[in-house]
Amino acid sequence: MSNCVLSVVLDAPLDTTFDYRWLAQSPHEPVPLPGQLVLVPFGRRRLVGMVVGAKETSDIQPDKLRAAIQVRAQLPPLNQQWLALCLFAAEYYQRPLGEVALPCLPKGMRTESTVALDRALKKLTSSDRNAEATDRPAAPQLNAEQQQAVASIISAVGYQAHLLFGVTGSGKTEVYLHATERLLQREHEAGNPAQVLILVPEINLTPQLESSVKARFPALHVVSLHSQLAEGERLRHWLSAHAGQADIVLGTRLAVLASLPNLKMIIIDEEHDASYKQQEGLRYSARDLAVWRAHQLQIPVVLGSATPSAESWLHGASGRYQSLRLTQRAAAYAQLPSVRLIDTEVNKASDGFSKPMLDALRTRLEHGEQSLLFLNRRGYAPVMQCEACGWISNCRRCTAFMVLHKPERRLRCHHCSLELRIPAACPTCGNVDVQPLGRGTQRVEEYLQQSFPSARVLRIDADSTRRKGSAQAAFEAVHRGEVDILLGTQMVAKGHDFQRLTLVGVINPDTALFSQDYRAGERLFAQLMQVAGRAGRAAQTHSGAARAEVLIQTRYPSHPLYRSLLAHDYPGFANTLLAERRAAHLPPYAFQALLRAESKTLTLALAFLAQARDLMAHPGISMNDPVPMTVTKVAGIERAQLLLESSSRSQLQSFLKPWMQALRAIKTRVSWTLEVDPIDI
DNA sequence: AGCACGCCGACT
DNA sequence: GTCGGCGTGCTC
Repeated sequence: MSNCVLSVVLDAPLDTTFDYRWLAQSPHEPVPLPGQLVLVPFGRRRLVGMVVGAKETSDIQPDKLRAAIQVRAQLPPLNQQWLALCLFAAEYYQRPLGEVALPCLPKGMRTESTVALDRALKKLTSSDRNAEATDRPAAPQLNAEQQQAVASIISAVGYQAHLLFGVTGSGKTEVYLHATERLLQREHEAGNPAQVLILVPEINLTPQLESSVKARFPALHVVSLHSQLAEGERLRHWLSAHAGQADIVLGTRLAVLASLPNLKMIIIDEEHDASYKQQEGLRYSARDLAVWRAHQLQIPVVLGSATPSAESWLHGASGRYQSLRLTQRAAAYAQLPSVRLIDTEVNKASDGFSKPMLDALRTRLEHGEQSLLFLNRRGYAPVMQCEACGWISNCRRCTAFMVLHKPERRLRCHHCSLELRIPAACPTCGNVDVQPLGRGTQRVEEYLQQSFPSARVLRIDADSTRRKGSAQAAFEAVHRGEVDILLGTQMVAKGHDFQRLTLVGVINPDTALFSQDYRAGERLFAQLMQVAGRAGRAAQTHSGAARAEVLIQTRYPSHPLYRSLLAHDYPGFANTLLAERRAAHLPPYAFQALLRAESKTLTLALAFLAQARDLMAHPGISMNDPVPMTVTKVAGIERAQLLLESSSRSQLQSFLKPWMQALRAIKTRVSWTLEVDPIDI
């Protein structure tokens, strides 16, 4: 069969394979295998597709059948397990296989030119793959809990998910590193090639992990995979994983779809983190795919968190995941910070600050200690208002306010990026007294500079760190002690330990308590826990406090979330959360899918969703009414959604497939997408 | 998704 | 008279 027909998948929103004639160049040229890349003509374009099968004849009319141009034989085919992973993701998330399998390959593999690919392959084979084994840092001694966790992970046979629950500073990273070392060593001794995949939420926020992995395994090949790598580097790293050369792959969510032929263990750090959810294109959960992949390969997977997701907590409680706890802070010096609530009903806040908060800041300044203030709202003020006529700064293209950015002297819409100059007078009534309403990080920064003129105040948020590398530089300045008060959005909540930091202040967390989003509480708890963990683990304070202190301003000090936080009682919080979710038939006790529709008019979008709802019988599936999205209009496009729920994942899945087919057949001008397991609704 | 073809408004 | 708006149709 030297001449045959190849079935090829392409990166196009068409749920079919495409057939191409293939003619052997020589009698001995083998037929391309599934998983091989091939350049094919497609309409007027040439695309790189992936072979999924070969057959003798095609059902396509012979005059329509075209010939494949070139098989990328220099690249080893993607293996069966990898294809099966893509196929699972495609089916589960209701997307064509080609739309899953091809976008997760680096760009240089999908271009018509093979220059970048060939160059990367050449570098790969010529590079000295193992560095000289140098002196490794003396790995820290594990405490009993850590040892037990490592032993459990290593001794499991076949597939096992482990939920590693431990507060910041309890030494989860050491457990990851020891488990990795033991596993690689064991496989090496048995003569088996082995790879470990370590997933992290955002690589630039966890630079320590990358350097500590590299430092701990100097003789091994450690590569990173994330979207911010330069293209050539990403290609090389990907190929090194694909070739089995990389022993450890450290990456963000996209790394879960990397080709890892010798994968023997997966670790997911901060498994609750929302950035594991891809929010465009194929909207997958890297955490869920990692667990699936571990099960497919019959290998261990470790999910680590100080505040596990409701899903994982449930699995831990039911025994589906093995529960591993780290209750002690690993280092003797490290104590949990004390958390104190400031009741703003009693201690009224002006300019965002209550007296106890200001006093605490002042004390730290007097003792030369650092403070961190957390406010999850960037800009100067979320909205401007005319007090004379009531005009507010609505975005003309979105159902949202234009946010005041004072340093830039602009009103900016955070949804469509529309920018306007700050109006000198009210656009409706001409009143010159247009006021900022509410408070963002810029306004708090201004206030701090006025109130503490001698203090060095640094703001870190998406606006202050636009330039590449500027976030890194800002954090380094804090570490060097060049900052007295660090102020920021959630950007400051992750990753960094600030040794000289003895105060963490949370300015206004209450909005999340009464959010429409049922996950807001879970996220707030995780966020507060995380930001609290920034406080000096070395914390030799001179400011009178025996240890680092976390102050939270709230009007609802008796709210259960805060009570649990004060007691450092995540289990209590999580168990209450699960009870509420169960009663309300919400995830993880229910499985959801969301159909989103976009159109120039809301009526059209809603009508499409109503049509979709009534398209076919749906036993076991409850369909809500189509509703406009919270932010209904973005950049002039109206958006609505239809939520589907079922108590059975498989029932939902078996409904979605035929439903999607029927939806695709509808001739409509509405553009729509389906999301399985949505996280914000 | 691209990329074409195909019919109606303001301009070098 | 054209350049260009985006509606709709196709891709083995």
